[in-house]
Amino acid sequence: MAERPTVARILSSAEELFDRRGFHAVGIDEIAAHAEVSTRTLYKHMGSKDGLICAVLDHRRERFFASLRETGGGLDSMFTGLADWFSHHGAHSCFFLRAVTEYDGTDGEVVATARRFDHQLRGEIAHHLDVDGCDADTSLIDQIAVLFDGATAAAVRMGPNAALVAGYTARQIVAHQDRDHQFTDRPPKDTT
Amino acid sequence: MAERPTVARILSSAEELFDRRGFHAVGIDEIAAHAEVSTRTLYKHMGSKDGLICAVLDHRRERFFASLRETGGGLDSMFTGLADWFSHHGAHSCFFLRAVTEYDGTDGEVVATARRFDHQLRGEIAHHLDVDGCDADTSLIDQIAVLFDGATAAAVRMGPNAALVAGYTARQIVAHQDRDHQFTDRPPKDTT
DNA sequence: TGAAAAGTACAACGATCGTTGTACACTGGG
DNA sequence: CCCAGTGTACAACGATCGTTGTACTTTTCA
Repeated sequence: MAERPTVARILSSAEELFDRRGFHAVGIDEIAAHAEVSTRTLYKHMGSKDGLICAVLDHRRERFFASLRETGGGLDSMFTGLADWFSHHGAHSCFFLRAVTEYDGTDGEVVATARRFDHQLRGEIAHHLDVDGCDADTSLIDQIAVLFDGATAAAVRMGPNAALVAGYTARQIVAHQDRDHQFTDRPPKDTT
Repeated sequence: MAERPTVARILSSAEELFDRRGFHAVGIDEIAAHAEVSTRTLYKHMGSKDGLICAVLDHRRERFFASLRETGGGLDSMFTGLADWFSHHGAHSCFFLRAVTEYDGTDGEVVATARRFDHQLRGEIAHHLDVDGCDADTSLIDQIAVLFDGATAAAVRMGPNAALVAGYTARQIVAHQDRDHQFTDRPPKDTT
């Protein structure tokens, strides 16, 4: 583990500490010590703390979505993959949502980098719905997105099982979606 | 507004700033300035930053659940009440979840105070289900809790409408819960 | 072999953090 | 009137923050 490339060690150390305790609560010195790297080396690679955070965000985003895909595709595998992710990495609520809220109102690039996750998530949900043969209209994607975020947040309170609960609920929604015309009200449209 | 009691001004100012940018990102001086109070006065009332945070957590928790109840009770009013809350206070992901993650691993009282929200939330969901005449078994509460957390998190990405999407989904779940015996798998049990 | 690249040790910068001491001004009720 | 309570102004404490300069050692590879 000690002979892993320097940048990889910095990124994974920073990701772990940021994920566990938050971006403002973790200092550069602690990250460097955890990565067994001098502060000077860290700055030569990352430029600044904001640069480090952006690099960590990009790195995690790619790893995360790749991890969700490698189980085969489809809603079921997406939510079981999410449960697996929580089992291996712990559940500390959405990494990207926390970056957005911690840096909300600032003019740096952190918020913009974190927001890229949002758009990609909806695309990923559409992909998994497509694998299942469902037509992914906006309302259904909204519902699955709420369940996805719900799993991520609720896992902090009830563990990885939250993802399985969300997956089960998603299955119910999809199975009943065509006979729900008995509902007088339609799913709320996202107007934002 | 300037003649409101000192403690009330401190609490609401701290809550607003903490909610918008996070606990570690906001300093005592900024809170005191926003509340138009000297730092010394703030410390006389709150003792420490941790004390202030705990007071804010308790204050918000009571206000939040009271706000969800005053619309009448039942699942529908709970989720529309949540949407109203987001419209008035903004959506920055769950205040209490963020307190837990930002202070995870520390030995202070912040985490314990924030965790009180979790238990109360499940009780509140059970209450609202009861008003609707549903028997609130653990699995159903799990599902509603995931939808509730999902609304809170997704509202950061898609606005207050996330709560209405979650409410609509909850209605579907409840409406179909008795004819879902066709499902070979049962809702996952929360074993944590 | 030798030069460039990569990493380290260490001290220090100004800024800000949470927190406290001290001395003083205002307010109400006995 | 005077006391007790409440709040203020202001300076300062040590600690930590993000960041950088300098000088040195190690690794890489042509």
